[in-house]
This record gives sequence, C-alpha cells and structure tokens, in this order.
Amino acid sequence: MSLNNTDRRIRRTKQMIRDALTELMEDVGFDAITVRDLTEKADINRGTFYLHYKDKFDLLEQCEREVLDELAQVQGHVEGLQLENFYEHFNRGEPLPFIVKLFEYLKENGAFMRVILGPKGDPLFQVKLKEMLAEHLLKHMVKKARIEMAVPFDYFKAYVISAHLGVIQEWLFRGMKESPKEIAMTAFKLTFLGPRRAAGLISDEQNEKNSP
Amino acid sequence: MSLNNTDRRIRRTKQMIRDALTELMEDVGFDAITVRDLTEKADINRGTFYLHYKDKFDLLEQCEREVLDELAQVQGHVEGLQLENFYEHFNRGEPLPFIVKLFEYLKENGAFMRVILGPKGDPLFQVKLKEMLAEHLLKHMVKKARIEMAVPFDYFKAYVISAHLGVIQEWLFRGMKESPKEIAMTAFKLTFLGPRRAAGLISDEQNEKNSP
DNA sequence: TTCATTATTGAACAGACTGTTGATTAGTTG
DNA sequence: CAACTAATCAACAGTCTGTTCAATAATGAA
Repeated sequence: MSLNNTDRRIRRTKQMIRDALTELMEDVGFDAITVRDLTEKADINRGTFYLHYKDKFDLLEQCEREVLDELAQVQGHVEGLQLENFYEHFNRGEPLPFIVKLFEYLKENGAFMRVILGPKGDPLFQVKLKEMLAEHLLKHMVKKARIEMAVPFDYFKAYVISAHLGVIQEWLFRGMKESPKEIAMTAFKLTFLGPRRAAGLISDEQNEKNSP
Repeated sequence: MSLNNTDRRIRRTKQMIRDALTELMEDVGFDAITVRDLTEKADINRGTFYLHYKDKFDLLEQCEREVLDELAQVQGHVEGLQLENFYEHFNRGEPLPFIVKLFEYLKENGAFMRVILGPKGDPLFQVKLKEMLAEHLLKHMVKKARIEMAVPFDYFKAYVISAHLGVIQEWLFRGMKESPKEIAMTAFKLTFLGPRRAAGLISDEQNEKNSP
C-alpha cells in the first residue's frame, strides 16, 4: 500500500501538469497558457488533462486550494507554541512562531509561490492569503482595549495585513536571502515598533516634535 | 476645433470599448472576456476593435497606462504644495497633499480602479502603482540618517508601500465612505505613529515593557 | 454646403484551441 | 495472474481569433 491513496499514474500525471503550470506561468503568464501548452510541456495526451481538470482555471484553483490547505495545516500545528502574547515575544527577540512557519512553507514551495504572488499571478490568491494571515495575526495583536481617536480598525487591519504580504513578496523576489526566522523578525519589528522606528528613521520620541 | 485632437468617431468607439471592459471585468473577470463580448456590449463591429487595439491585452495595457499617466500628471501639479517635511504635516493634522490627490483621483475613476485592483484585476498594475507610490512617499520619509540595528531599507519600503495599497483597496471596496482627506490622514497616521499606536492598541510607551 | 478624408461596417477566411467521444493500449493493485 | 482503470490516439463540432476586402457612413476643413 502506498503512502498516498491514489493510483501512482494519477499522481505522476498531476505532478507533471502542475510542474508545467509553474514553469509556463513563469515564462508567459497564466493568461497566455493553453491546455495544449501544458500537456505538451508535461508530455502527456491532451485528453488526459480533462480526466483530472475541468479547464486551466480549475487546475489553478486546485493548486491554490492545496497550498492554502497545507498552510492551514502548518498553522494548526503551531498553535500550542505561542507565548501568551505579542509583547513577550518581542521582548525576547523572538518572532511569532506562526509567521516563521509561514516563511518556512513559502521557502519550500518557492517556485509556485513566486509565480502566484508575482506580477503575472492571481490577485484572488492574494486576497485568500491575506484572509488567512489576518486570522492568525490579529489574534495576537488585539488583546487590549482601544482608546478613542484611533484609526478605524478595518484600516488598521488592511494596513498590517497588506504590509506583511508586501514583505513576503519582497523576500520571495529577492531570492529569500534571509532565513525564515530573520525575515519573520523583520516583519514583526516593522509592525511592533512601527515602520519608521523599525527602519531607524527616527531615533526616539524626543525628535518627533522638533524635527530638523 | 475640439478639445481632443482625434476624430470624434475614434473617441466614441474607444470610450464604448473601455466602458464595456470595465463592466465585463466586474462581471466575469478579465480572463473570461473575449473580443466578441467586448464589441457586442459596446455595440460595434468586431473588426473595428482591431483598428484600435492589437488584442484584449493591448486594450488593458492602454487603459492602465492612461490611468498611470493621469496619476503622474496629478502628482506633478501638487509638488509645489508640499510642506518641508513629514513632521510638519503631521503636527498640523494635515495629510500629505499628494496622497489626498491620489485618493481624489481614485474616487473619480472608482469603477475602473475597483476592478483593476480587485480579485479579478491585474497584479502587474498593482506593481506599477506601488512603484509610483514609492517614488512619492519615500521622498518625504527618508530625510534622516538611519541608526544601526535597523530593519533593511527594502523591507521597510515594501512594508509601507504595500500597506498603503491595502488601505486604498479597503477604501475602494468598502464604498469610499471617508473623504479623500480623511482616508489620506488615516494612512498617514498608520505610518507615522505605527499601526498599533495609530489604532489605539497601545496607549503609551510605558505599557510596552510590562504588558498585561 | 460641398468635398476629400477616413472611420466603421459586414462578410468571409484560415488557423488555433476547446471540450468531448469511442476504441485501444498500458500500467497498477490485490 | 486477473480485474480494473488510467492513459493514449484520432476525430469531431463549435467557438474565438486576427486579417482582408469592398461598400458605407461620419467627420472636419474649405
């Protein structure tokens, strides 16, 4: 009995098609891909494609869903590891474990993630990824009552989540030089301290009022 | 002599096609649109389309370029209005003028911007918009020497720019309830104070070390 | 208004891709 | 080995593409 409960031929075929998809998206973008292209690159019969996928959009959707499911699974495992809150992690110089796990997963699936989150990628996937980021990130940030005069919460949320996606993209497209832990800490600092202080563009609070 | 130097028929045709594009992208997404769909909705001959555009991708590209050019033009006008720096604006409770202008333009072209920046939109356009945002935003933020131990500048940049795009999207998709000036100030606060303080999730620096 | 210019129309064309079918071959599991 | 089923190959009608042509209509300038 195999590890996977599907026929080996099916696994092989699907893998060939998915590899072809990643490669072709990198080259010409999803728009320009035909089912013909996919099956030629994967070296399988065109009819076989339709045995597994409705069309190329269905293929993309299945790939995306798989990635999101795996991500959700990874996140599940890490729940127990969290410290009580944000502050503790920061004061110990430790990033949030779930963010580290996220970057680790991104690194493993670098090729596909780069393509899907890139300029020829799928904006719908960005939305889905942001939703899942929001779910985990905000849980750790919103334990304290809010004071008046504040920015609306939805904009705070949009700001922080989008910002994290931006860091993810920057990291992916610059070759993932930093380790998952390092880049997770970078993202953490930017949010915890605020971008300007995290980047060292201000030294302390005194300089704020009477600036040069 | 007309305001525009092109034949009235051309202007009419192009406008019909562009309106059709916006509508169809809203309905079915760019992927699913055919040139046939466009010309039927625009009620013009299919051949006429090819007199103006190479294909539907060329159409999208021209529309995007036009928007970006207009944005750049709007930005040009506002250069003179800037105060000396970031701090002065913030201390006066005034957002950066170029951001206000940006939101004003987005509002005027709401339908197209919502579509192009939405889940069925074009990720390449997001990249281009972020580039132009970066150009204007960073100019006002990076006048001070940086201290050591800071987050790498590229990540600071990615963080702030992506965050702003996130605010733009949130605003567009929630019906643009706030005025351009209000939403610009919201974005400003989030970056200037940092997201957590801007959202009122911490009251002051004292709470930072010995948190609940 | 007239007139030369030119954008638009309608029809037709070959070429490409799609999604499906049926018979046949090849590989897998127990 | 034997039953099952995935993959192959060829063929199909249907749709969309991008181009061409002659005919028509709208435009802007004189």
